Amino acid sequence: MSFAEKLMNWYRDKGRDLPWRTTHDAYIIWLSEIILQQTRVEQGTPYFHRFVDAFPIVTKFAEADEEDILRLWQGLGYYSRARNMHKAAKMVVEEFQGVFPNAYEEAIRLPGVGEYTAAAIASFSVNEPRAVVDGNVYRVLARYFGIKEPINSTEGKKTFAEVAQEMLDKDSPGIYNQAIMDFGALQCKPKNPLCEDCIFRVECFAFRNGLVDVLPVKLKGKVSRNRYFHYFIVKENDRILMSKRGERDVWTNLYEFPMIETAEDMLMPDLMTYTDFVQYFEESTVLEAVGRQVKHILSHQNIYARFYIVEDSRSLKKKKKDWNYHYCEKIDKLAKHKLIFSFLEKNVHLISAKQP
DNA sequence: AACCCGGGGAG
DNA sequence: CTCCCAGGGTT
Repeated sequence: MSFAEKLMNWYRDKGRDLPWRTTHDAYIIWLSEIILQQTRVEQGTPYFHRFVDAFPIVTKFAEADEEDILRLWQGLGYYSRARNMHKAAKMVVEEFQGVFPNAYEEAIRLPGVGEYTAAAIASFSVNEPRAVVDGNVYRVLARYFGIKEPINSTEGKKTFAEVAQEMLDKDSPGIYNQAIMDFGALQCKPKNPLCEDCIFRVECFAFRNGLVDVLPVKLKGKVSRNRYFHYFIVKENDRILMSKRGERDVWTNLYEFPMIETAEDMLMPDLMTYTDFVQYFEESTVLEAVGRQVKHILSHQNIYARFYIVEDSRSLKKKKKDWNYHYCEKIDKLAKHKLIFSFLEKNVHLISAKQP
């Protein structure tokens, strides 16, 4: 029996029953695939249902306000995915007459759709023979064939793409692609793979040569840097001052409390002498520290945040252009009004406890 | 080719 | 802690 046949037999028996597997609608498949980019199935599934309910067809998605889309996306991370989805939906309306493209070469033109996602859309919707190459596929193929090239090197990516395309079952590319990804997720796991009970025990190179926990090889990335954020909760009656983040940094265009960033950790007596602080607040500004320092870990940076309540908004000397007051009778209201920065969500008690 | 973009969970 | 996740875009 061939690799593909064994894989698909395994899948028929042990594959997952996932909500987006019952459709051949390229739009629904696209929705699920963008959500699942670098995102675990368990984390993405509730978002998938929310988006299908809110935007059952692509024209609804295209008509939506970007802020509504981002609010639905809130908490998922990699927010450019949501922005690109909106652009893509509008492109489908304008350039594809509202019919979501199911061919690889057309789908890949959409922003946010790369090689993986285009292959997924084309194979799942109309069985176009395009192999998907995601983290699961890298792992399964690296172990099965003993490929030692780094999966994140340019050469490695090319090699794996070629091998994946060779192994693809050209008669059932959709099922095969689902099968190899499920196999990677459930059986050939990154840590503690279930080798003792594996259909490829006999032929798997890594298993035969004791390289299961060496493969796949991945080049090390940069060490993450530390950043120190100091947030100011400036209240004026029932309103709270919010600030819009800029481009070229994390959380592009999302909202947060007004903030000062320092290169090193800094406590309040010192922070009051800091140039940025002096620029915006009176010397007499009364500040009440709230909670403890919060550590927020991103894949490439560690953010340490402290929060201060500014009791008297008159102590605000001047505002940056992108600092705006927003009504905040309730947190829900604020969320409805503007996007909420994840810190705010996680520290709702910091504000709601102080609400009038 | 290098860098940037999030949040969550497993071990 | 470290690593990984149904990756993609920009420089």
